Amino acid sequence: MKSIRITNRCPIRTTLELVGGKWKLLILFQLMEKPLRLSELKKQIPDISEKMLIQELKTLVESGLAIRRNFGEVPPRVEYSLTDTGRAVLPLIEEMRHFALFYEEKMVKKG
Amino acid sequence: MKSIRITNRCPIRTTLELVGGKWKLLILFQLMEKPLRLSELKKQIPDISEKMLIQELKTLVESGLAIRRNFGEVPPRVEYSLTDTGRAVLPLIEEMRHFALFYEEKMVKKG
DNA sequence: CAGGATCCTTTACGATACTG
DNA sequence: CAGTATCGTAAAGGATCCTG
Repeated sequence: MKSIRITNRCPIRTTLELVGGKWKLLILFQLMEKPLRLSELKKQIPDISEKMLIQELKTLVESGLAIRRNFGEVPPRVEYSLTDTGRAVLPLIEEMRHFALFYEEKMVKKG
Repeated sequence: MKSIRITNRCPIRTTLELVGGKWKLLILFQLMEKPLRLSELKKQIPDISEKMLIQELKTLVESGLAIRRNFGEVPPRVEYSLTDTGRAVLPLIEEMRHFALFYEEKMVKKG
């Protein structure tokens, strides 16, 4: 545990850069089950703006967490899926859920 | 797993609100080992501004993750420690480290 | 349908000076 | 030493219009 040092490039910061922010984890989670088109993602995450969705998808692709597949059809059809590395964030998401539940239970008890 | 729905208050969002951002996880991690004074925290996280450190500590206290203890001495002595709930983020941090290492290994192989 | 371009607001973050 | 107050910048996020 003490092997984490807070330097310019520590594991916490690396992960924050990859999946930090308001949307990336939500997007990755949606793609866990199966590949989705842009319009499908929009429905699953209703309150994201189109701009942010496209922008975040682009960075996820660039950092190697997601894959963009263009079917080259008309009308356009594009599908987003996860790489192995993208799938590797699932345990992190599960841990976040676990923490959230723990937190809420604690806080309900204490008021 | 599919019990996570992307609504206004899903576990991912709850956790992001509690420990999201650039600094909170780094601060919490520093406090895992033992309570620290403000000046000690500043040394451990050299590139955080004083303003952010105090501000983030305040929100961590308000959300029940950290505790502020004022010794009432002169010169001032204040110590920050973790609540049980604050300690509960350790698995999350460990998972982040695990992911970062996995990511870096993958990316080194692929170039 | 997917997404580029533009403009705008809001929030996060930071530097510095000051106080008991 | 532990903060507060103020000011400024940078980044994140969002609304809208436009295009192949």
